[in-house]
Amino acid sequence: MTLFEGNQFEIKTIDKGTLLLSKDSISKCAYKINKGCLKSYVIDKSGKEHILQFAPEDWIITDMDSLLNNKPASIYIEAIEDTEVIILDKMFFENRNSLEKMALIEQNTKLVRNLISINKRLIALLSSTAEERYLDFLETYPALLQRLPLKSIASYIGVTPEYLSDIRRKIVAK
Amino acid sequence: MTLFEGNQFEIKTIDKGTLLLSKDSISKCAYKINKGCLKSYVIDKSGKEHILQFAPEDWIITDMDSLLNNKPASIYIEAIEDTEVIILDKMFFENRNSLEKMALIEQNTKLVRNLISINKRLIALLSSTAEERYLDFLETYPALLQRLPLKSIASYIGVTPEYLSDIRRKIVAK
DNA sequence: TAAATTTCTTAAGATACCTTAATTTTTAAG
DNA sequence: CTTAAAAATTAAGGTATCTTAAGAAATTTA
Repeated sequence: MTLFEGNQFEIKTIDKGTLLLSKDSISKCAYKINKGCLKSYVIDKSGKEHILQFAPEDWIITDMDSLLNNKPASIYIEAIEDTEVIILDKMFFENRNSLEKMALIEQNTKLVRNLISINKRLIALLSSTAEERYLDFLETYPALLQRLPLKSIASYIGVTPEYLSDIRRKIVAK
Repeated sequence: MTLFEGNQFEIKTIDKGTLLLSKDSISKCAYKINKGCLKSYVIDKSGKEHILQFAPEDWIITDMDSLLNNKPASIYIEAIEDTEVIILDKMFFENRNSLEKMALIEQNTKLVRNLISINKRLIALLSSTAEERYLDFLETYPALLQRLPLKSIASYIGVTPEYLSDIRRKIVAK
């Protein structure tokens, strides 16, 4: 248990590889990362994995639509490192009336940050080539290159691992 | 002037085609749509336009990063119909301490809705074909098909108008 | 250290989607 | 109503990215 934004919440340690949320199950909480890294992803018809978000230290990750509206989740959430998280239960988001103003503002700030970040990705996906998105990823998350397998980066920028390999070779050739 | 979430805000009517925010300028406000429709978009290196968001009645649209952090905007915002908006100035988002709890919760809700919506688009862009995205668009925004030129829909789902034409022809042929 | 598993690379052929350009249809302007 | 402008379609050829498959490198497990 720990103090977070004026309330008490459970801390949990998660082994690398553990699945925290499965598609079609109902999300019961959000995770705030203390240490380590989670990822969220979808699996398309052909079985291919597409990463939506990496959540390293201090990020919050969940399926909001599932958590708030009791819908079956559309994503998976999984630990890609041994990870320590704070569990934010549904009430944290739902009973906002009972939250203090400070906590609401904090929540607001995190939502805005999330929105800005996802918006940048959307712009990149619509208007940049795969090579540009890869170079962009390196600039934005230089630390993650060391922590992640390359195929995760490929999945995140929206290409196959094979094609990312090609891209890297062409970059080196320059 | 009108009452909105307990505060007074300016109402404005905007002619179709008016540019409300330009890339590289600093955003001074957000727009809540009363009637009509705005769009936000980027223009890539080759001059092509990519639509990020349609904002019909009751949506809020702005460049959050520019508004909150005084950065040059990365997007354009433009009226695609004659539109009536409520102007939400920077203080509305910035001085959240002075906002009532109800207003904060309202803001939170809109942010979450926005986040859920943009997340769905991201998933679709990463894991669906252009045809699937088009059919999805028709399901999600049946009313917009009548209100928008087809090339705007093409831009939104991330293909050229010519290719969207092909897609439609193939769908009819089935 | 060796074996097994996973990750990364390479290459060839396939496909989704783009570019250009010309034509038709629809909408807006005089 | 006529003309001009914009939107939508069609087609041919091109490019980015994918698929499959195989081998090399790195990491994990025994």
